[in-house]
Amino acid sequence: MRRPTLHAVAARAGVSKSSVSRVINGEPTVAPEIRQIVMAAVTELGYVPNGAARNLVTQKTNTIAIIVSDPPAGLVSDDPMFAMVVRAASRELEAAGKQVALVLAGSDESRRRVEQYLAAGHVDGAMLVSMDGSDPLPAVLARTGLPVVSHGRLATPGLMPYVDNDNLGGATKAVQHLLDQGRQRIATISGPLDMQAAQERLNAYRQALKDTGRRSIVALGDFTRISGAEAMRQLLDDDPQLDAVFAANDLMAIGALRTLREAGRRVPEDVAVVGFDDIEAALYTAPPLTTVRSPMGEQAARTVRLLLELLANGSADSVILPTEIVIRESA
Amino acid sequence: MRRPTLHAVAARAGVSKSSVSRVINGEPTVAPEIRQIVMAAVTELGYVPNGAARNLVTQKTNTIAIIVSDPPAGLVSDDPMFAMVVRAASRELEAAGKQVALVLAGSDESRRRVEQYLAAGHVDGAMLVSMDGSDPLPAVLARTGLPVVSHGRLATPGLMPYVDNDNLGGATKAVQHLLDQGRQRIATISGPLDMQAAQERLNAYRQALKDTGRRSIVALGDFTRISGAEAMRQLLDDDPQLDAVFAANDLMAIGALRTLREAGRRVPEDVAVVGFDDIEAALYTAPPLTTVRSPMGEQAARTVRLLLELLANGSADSVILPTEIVIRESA
DNA sequence: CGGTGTCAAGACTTCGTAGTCATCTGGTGG
DNA sequence: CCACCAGATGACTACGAAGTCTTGACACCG
Repeated sequence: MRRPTLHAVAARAGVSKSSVSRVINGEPTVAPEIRQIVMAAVTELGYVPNGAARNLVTQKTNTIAIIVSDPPAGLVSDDPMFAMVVRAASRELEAAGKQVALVLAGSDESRRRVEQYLAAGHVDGAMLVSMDGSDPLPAVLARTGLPVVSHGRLATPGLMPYVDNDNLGGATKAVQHLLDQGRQRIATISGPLDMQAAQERLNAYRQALKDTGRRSIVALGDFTRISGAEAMRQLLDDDPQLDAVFAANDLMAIGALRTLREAGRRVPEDVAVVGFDDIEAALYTAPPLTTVRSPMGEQAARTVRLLLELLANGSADSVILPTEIVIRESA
Repeated sequence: MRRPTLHAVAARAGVSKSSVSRVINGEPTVAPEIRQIVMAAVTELGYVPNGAARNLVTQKTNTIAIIVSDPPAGLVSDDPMFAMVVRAASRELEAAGKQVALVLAGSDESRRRVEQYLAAGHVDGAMLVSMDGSDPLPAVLARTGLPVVSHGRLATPGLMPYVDNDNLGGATKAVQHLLDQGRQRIATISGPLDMQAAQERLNAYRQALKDTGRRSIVALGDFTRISGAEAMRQLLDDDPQLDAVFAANDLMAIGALRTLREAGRRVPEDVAVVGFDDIEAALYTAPPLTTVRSPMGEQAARTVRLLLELLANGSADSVILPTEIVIRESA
């Protein structure tokens, strides 16, 4: 037994399909008693409008794609960023009555599928999350004419509106805090440089050190704990005298803490550590992590609102959210 | 200028719509030269089949819903479980050529929307993630006749196939490990008891202690770090002599470690700690966490495959994945 | 050489809904 | 009392693609 259709409801209620359609869509020009009868038939038959038919005729899907770049190797597997951003964005979308299509953009072949998927009209708009600079997807999507926004600034400017946090300001505050404490040899663990946020945080670090005539000590990570641990090892090799580290995100700071512990360095007495993001785990490290709070959840929600605005108005302005330093015990 | 349709391609190629359709869908009964001409027209016009129209006529959507219960307060915000499960499941679905609809089931009102959404035929099947025992959604969905599977066993048995890990065996191994070390007063921090996994882990703990004539010392958590920290505080109050704790998941173990540190207890010398799940963060605690590995990513992938099997065959058998203890330094 | 079987291509129908347009009803004003 | 109007209802078509059915062409066989 198949699902009832508009037609079945109309037959059951003894009215035309048009009237049923009007009742379903809440149009005011329908007599109360007809509405009554129709509603009765609807509940009786358990009628629910067919989504595909609706999408076809209205040319709308009421669905928004969240497109997350997915590293092939399965890196960053339990990424708190992913959880927070996807969750917050989904909530905001559901609150706006939109459905969510989650799209992982991994291999080249999957990217083609993404493109096809969006071109097929399955969604009304899309939100890009953490695209690296070398990714061609943003440019491709921008060209399709589909409303798209980005969570985080893109390497290529002007393609689409975005919401980002103040990476430059935040990283500057982090390094400044270390300077204020009188730290002399301040190293940094950078994120993957094809990501804009990593670039900006590194630039801020460099600039802040340059302003005080110090030299940069940089190790490269990829925003994972393990990479932070390895980078810290390398930094200790390079400069055993260092007395402070600014990690470009908290996960790498956590990795760095572990390496420091293993190397017998006390934090913060021997080496001060500052992270970035203020994920929940930063409260539970030993010692608790001094870090820069970037409101990831709010950033995601704002990105969604930006997209909704773009959908409604045809245009929307990018937003930069402020960051603040959270001082705990690690620095 | 609108997107081209099948009709437009047919006109451009000088053939009928049927032939274009055949080419698009890769039917073999089409002459090579016609295929050639059609493909040329397709690329020339940039034609992509309209999804809604396709869904309407085929009565398939090629889309699977991942339904995650979303705590109203925004608890478990950076939940590694969410990231791993959603990511792994999405990958597996994309590999199978399915699209992913992410659905957060929060408030009662949103649950009604979920029901409507599924009834509207937007998806071919659904995967439920971490539903608590009191949730009516699984029963509702099972009744709709939509193919549904569960990630994690449900409180009400028989509603749908599921994939779970061996909570009982894992928790037993964890407690046994503590017993083997000669620990005398072994407490536990339980998860929320309306979740099946929490129940099973608690039961295993109780049974294991009972077998050795010890009494249970239980504090209640909700699988978050903060609840683990609070529960640990309570346990220390209740029994300052305790020398071991089994936390029902790693996040709570991390919280417990922090409380123990603040209370001046050494781990593992004074108090041994064992967690559950073996999330990546367990490698980075001080000291590294002894825990029970539950293959969350694989569990998610298997759950997806279970659903695909259900879709294909009309039936599928539940699976229990083995767990193993991972001994590090905390116990 | 006519009939038949085969295979490809085109015409037509279907899916379930929304929107357009025509129709009908009852009421009102001239 | 009639014409007209507003408002509500019903008939009909578009949306875009897939599948069914039919037609047409060709070759092979008797």
